[in-house]
Amino acid sequence: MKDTVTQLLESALATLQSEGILPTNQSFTPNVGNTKDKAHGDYASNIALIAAKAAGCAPRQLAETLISRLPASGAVDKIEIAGPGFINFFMSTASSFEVVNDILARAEQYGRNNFGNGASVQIEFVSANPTGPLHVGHGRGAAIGDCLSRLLEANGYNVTREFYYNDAGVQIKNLALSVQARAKGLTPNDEKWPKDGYRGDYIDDVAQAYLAKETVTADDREVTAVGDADDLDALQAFAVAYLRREQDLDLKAFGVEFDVYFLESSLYDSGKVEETVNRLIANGYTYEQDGALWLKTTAFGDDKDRVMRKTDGGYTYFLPDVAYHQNKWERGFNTVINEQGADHHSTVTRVRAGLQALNEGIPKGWPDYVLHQMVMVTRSGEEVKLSKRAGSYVTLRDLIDEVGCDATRFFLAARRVDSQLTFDIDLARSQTNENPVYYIQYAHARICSVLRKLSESGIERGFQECVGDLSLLTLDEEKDLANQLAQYPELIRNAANLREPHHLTHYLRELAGHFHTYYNAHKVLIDDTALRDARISLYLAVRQVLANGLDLLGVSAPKEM
RNA sequence: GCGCCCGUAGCUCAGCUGGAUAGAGCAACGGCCUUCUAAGCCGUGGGUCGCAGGUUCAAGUCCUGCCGGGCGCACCA
Repeated sequence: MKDTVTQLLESALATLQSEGILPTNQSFTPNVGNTKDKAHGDYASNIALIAAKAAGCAPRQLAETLISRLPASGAVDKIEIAGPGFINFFMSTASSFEVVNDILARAEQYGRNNFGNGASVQIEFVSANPTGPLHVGHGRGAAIGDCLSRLLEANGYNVTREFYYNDAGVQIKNLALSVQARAKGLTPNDEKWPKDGYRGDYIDDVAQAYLAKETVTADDREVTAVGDADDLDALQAFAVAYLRREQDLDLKAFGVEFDVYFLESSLYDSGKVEETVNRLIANGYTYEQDGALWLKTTAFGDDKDRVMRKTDGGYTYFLPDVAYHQNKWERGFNTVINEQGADHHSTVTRVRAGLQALNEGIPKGWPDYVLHQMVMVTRSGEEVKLSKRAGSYVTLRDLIDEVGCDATRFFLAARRVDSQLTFDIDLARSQTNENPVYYIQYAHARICSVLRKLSESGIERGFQECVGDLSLLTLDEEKDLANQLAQYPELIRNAANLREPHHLTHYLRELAGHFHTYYNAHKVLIDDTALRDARISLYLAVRQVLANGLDLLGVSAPKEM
């Protein structure tokens, strides 16, 4: 519909150029927007204001000339010039409802496109180290990363979901020492408890499972415990597997699956880290100082140089990060998105700088980052900081257990990534219209309920069956709904291109709102069967779009509530 | 001190690439269930878009400075 208007304007602009009214040495692209106010029609363009200078006349005058050159179209009812020179398009009622047929014909495909043309995109998200249960922040990353993945898939991209984690390093040592301490009967308050040890109750679970010689199977590994509390290597291997499995269970409960688990240790095993260092040295971007090896990241916009190899000979996390991203590049991903907490923001410049120093033709701004801000959890207006199991933070599992997967996903994806998020447990649990998840799901369930009612009277209607004469739909509420349904495909494009999944939640809230208004104002199961069928067709279209949108969020669309 | 993010109604937040009188929900107040799920709907009130400049025909949106909050500034990830 909007495309139609754009095409009409493009045609008129071309005519004006050929007539010499507009210069041919610059191009004019009509910007067609949705109107906020119905008095401004269905669509509006500001092209006359933009092009007025080039045309050398007043915007309103240009608008008038432009309109006179517009090709005739049955879809447009009326065109007006308003304000400083906006061109407002009023679409015909009949054309507004074409979208209903379109939706029912395309069903779950409605809103999807092939914009990406099968191009590969890799999204790395969550990437929690196996040192404890996932926390709320990981949950936000999981909700955003997975929704973004689904959005990109809906736009025709081939998405690889990847989870990167460190299974060696200092923190894993701390983990092993903590489990060992528990296995030897120590508790976090004992004097001999390891410094920087992990204090959560779950450490004791790991220790007990280790002593019981359990076997754990995670998505990417299986380990049987040795049971010897003095064997630190065995303790470490078991602890990593145990906590990996735990995270897998959390993710499964959250409805998130990964295609690839990538281990930091594999970069060492394969010699990739060594190779990367050598490359950086050979390119002349390194120097020795204070017994450490530094990379001149300041040559690429960092505010200070960074240590790559520590005085003890070990590497900092930064180097494997560079090696890892080099590996991503070598795997052929032109588009890579890293979804991370904003507390890791400082790695962005460093990783990009390291990749530039490799001199491999990797683009400057590669890879992309989506950084989400912190999450605060509240209950009864008070901040919740602790969970018994993890000790110092609220776990994702706590939320899923308490408010359910649907509400957790929705709430964690519902805010712009760069604003801090307050997760209100009471709100997420509430079953009233103040809870957007239930509000949207209820709209879907209501439509299903009406259809059940209809079938009780002997009339079965398939999910995609449009038997109604749409020209019978004349109400404002009906046109509002149709217009909003028509905006869905554009929303899917924008949300993916901007990497802003929260738009989807707002759209669905609004669509559900329009539906509830309509539902309450006008009965659908009425004696006038022709009008009834037309309305049922619109209902079916609304249900389809609600279902499609919820699916992209990973939230269920219940048939009854 | 330096870097990044945020600052919109009492509260929680939208506002897409600058566009026409700034929008929702909640909370407050007043209505609607012999009628398809009231987990719903309708109505009313509520705003110097943190402050000050600048760019523009047009600024919540872009630029600069300041104020306030968060995060980061480790040879931790």
